[in-house]
Parts: sequence; structure tokens; C-alpha cells
Amino acid sequence: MARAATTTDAFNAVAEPRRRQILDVLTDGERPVNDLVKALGLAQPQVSKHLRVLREVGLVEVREDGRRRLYRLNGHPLKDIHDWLKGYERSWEERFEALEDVLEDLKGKEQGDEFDDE
Amino acid sequence: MARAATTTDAFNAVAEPRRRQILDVLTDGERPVNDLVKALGLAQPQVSKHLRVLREVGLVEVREDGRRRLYRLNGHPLKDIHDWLKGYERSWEERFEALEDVLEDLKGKEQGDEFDDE
DNA sequence: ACTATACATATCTATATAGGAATATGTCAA
DNA sequence: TTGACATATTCCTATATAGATATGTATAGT
Repeated sequence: MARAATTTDAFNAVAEPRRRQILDVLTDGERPVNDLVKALGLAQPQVSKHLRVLREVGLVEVREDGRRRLYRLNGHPLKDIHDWLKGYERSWEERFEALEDVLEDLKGKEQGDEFDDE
Repeated sequence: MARAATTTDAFNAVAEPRRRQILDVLTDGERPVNDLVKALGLAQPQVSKHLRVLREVGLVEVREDGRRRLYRLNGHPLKDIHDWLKGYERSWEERFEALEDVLEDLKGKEQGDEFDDE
């Protein structure tokens, strides 16, 4: 199998830095493609393609305005990532590692047989 | 160019669901590879490869214990993702879209010329 | 010395990129 | 209607997967 498609979910979509940049710009509000092209310093077709990916995972929405298309942010899909990270917030906070070490000692050296029921 | 390597950063590493699963299991503490294999229901070589990716981005650390290798979580690299998401938390909260619509109206219909200085 | 166990690595294959370049589509303006 | 402008799509290519399979390496037990 190959890697999951970038359009699979928000996780895959925002793994690409350019796409995060696009979302960052859209934080300030609706923008036409041309603004994004200028902001990213990338060629227009590439920006359009990134926008397609973002659209497919629902991270942006489009609105037509004459010959321009105004893109706007929709953060909802990002909630999945945020929710997943919830369980890890402790793991990068100060003193977490020290705490872990203490727990480790208390627990009594070794383990790792919790799944041996097969 | 191709897609960025999975080992580029935490964003790319955790885009793969299996790797998130591995981290989830490690939340409960250090585990030997075999436990992860059983927990994921995946073949051992695949698990080892996922662990390699996680090791390369610093999301896990290893400790030798006889013929086993005990893997433990290191959440630090996840902070980058969390930090990036900080700027978006408002965007998925209740009533955000309604708020946006109001702001849009107040602002006066169209815009999109903030980058025309070229 | 054997053999089983635990884990890593190498090899193969199909697939989906990201960017570049060219082109298509649609809209506005004179 | 002709042309400039805004955006999307198509085609091309190099590359890195994820899983499957086979094999390598080290440690433990007898």
C-alpha cells in the first residue's frame, strides 16, 4: 500500500506546510486565490491544487465573486486533530519527564505483559 | 517534487493512523514491540518500521531490556502541532460561523486587495 | 551447540503525491 | 469580438511511502 491520500483527513491535509500557510492567511478572512499566490510566492496552479485538497477535506469553502473565487477558512476538521492531542498535553509540559521517572520507579522495574492473553 | 518524508516532522509522522495508535498505546507507559504488535493487530515488521519513523521525529524513545526493546512516548514534538492549532481554536467553537457572518456584513461586502503592492 | 524468541532491516510493488509547464474555462472591459 | 485577467485542470516526472515477505542479528533457555 502507499501512503494515505492527502485528501483522506485533516491530519494528512495539513501535513503539507504550504497548506498550513494557506490556512494561516485565511485566518484574517476571505481571500481570492491571487492573494494567496502572492502571499505564498508559489505558482498559481500549485496554489489551486492545494486549495482543492483543502476543499476536499472541508478546511476551506469557496464563494464566487465575478471572475474571482473567494476562499474562506472552516476550522471544524481541525477539531479532530485537537481532540487527539488532548490526551498528550501533559506529555510536553514542564517536569513531565521527571514525574514519569518517579512513577516508573514506584511501579517496580519491569513490565510489558498486559497483552499476553493470546 | 514528491510528498515530504514521513520523518520530516511530527505533522507528517502522525498523519498515519497506525502511528497515532502506537502513541496512544504508549500513553499508558513503556511497552515492548510485541505488545504493540498485539495491540495493533499488524505484522511485526510493519510495527518496527512505524516505530522507526516515530523514533526519527523524536516521538518515541527506546530502552533495551534483554532481547526486548521497550518503547516510551515523548510528546514534545507534538507541541508544534498544538501550537499551530492554537490560532484556530476559535474556528470550530459554537457560534463561530454566525459571528463570522456578522463580521463579514459589518466589514462591507467585498475586499481582497491587501496584497496588491506588487 | 541448538533452538526459540524478539526485534530490525532489506527487497518488492502499487500508488499518490508536489511542483513545473501548458492549456482550458470563464468573466470583464473596450 | 478581441484581449486581458482569474482560476482550474491536465500531463509529466521523481520520489517516498505502507504493507507483504524474507532474512539478519542478538539474547535467552536448555
